Amino acid sequence: MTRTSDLPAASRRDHLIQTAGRLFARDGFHATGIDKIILEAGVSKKTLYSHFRSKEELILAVLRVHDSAFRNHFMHDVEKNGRDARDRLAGLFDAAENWFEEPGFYGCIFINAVGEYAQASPPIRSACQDFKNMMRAFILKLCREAGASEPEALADELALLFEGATVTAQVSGSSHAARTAKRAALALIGEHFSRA
Amino acid sequence: MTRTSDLPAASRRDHLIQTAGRLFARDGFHATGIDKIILEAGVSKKTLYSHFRSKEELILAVLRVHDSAFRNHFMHDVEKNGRDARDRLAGLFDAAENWFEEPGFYGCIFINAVGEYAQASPPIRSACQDFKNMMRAFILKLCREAGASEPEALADELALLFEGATVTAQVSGSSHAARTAKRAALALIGEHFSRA
DNA sequence: GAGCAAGGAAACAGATCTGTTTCCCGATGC
DNA sequence: GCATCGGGAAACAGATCTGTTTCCTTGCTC
Repeated sequence: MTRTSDLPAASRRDHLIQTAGRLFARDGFHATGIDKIILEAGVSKKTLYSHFRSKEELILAVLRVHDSAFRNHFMHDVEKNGRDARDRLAGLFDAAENWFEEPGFYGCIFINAVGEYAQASPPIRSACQDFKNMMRAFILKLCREAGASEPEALADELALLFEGATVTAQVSGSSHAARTAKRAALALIGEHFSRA
Repeated sequence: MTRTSDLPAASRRDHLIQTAGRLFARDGFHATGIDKIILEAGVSKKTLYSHFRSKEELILAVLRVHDSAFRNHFMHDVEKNGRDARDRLAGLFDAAENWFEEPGFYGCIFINAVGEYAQASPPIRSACQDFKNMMRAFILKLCREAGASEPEALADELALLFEGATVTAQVSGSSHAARTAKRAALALIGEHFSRA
């Protein structure tokens, strides 16, 4: 008996999602076959299809987990650091830098998913839009807490910088874009407070 | 005899690249099979493989054409509009808005290509990095012409805004991000000149 | 120990993938 | 008229894709 089969079903499900997510992020969705996932996860095809009705459902589960992980880790990191709300706003980009430097960083999996499934799978596309809306809402909340003069406008601008830094880090393979984004963000934040 | 076969070989090659590019952008690279491309282009598989040794070579040709098109159309649009160099800098984002509103806009094909081939195909990855470097060089040239106090820093920041707007437009399906990016760009540009 | 349920291994089905090859038609040059 | 050649249609090869099914082993419960 293998070690993985000792785990309870819920853990096995999580393990599959984690393995699939890593392969999807690294190699892409279409390029990652079911066979590769089960080989890497050490489970049988039967087990995978007992947890997920289709590959699309597995992808959606992966996206949901990434969504939660962002809520639980990234947002938490941002909120626990920084003395005041304005520091936390700029801290977005410190957290981004840490994210870019993680070994398994291959860009934003939601952006990659949109590239492969925007037309083919409306549910996947929706999941990606929902994630981006959540990010924007989080940044907006920070802007409000910081007392920005036009929180919506500032949030949109910072969200663009965040997206741009993520994509640039992915393509270039360097986390340097995070520092550039932070510098630009500080300038934009300054503008939104000097008017007050 | 079909109409396409009346065209000279060079035209047929271009036609294939254009058709493939449209399908790659809309549906993704792995999801677009050779059969779909030749059906849409109205040529036989033999013809396709007489022009391109493999699908990867076709993808690289598509990326090269997009690279050229950006040079010839996008850059030209930016440079012909705007009275002075500073206007042209902001005009980047007007051109972006026009781009986002084109019917066939499905995001930056280079970003999508990186998502699918970053690990699998170093040549494709390089082509995408080259494109981003060209964009950055173009923005830097505009910054220098405008007389920015720190042209490199400003170029990096504007490039991030440009990437972020492109991705946001792709995911949201709206060109609104271009206006947000322009607003942020004007603020950043202002900072880089007030110091002078 | 008997029955039961979970899950691994692998065959299988049917579709699709990239890339090659064969055959044939039609246009063009001489 | 005839030879040549480009190219379309389609078969083909071999691999891979998603998803199903079968068989068998193993551990648990009673």
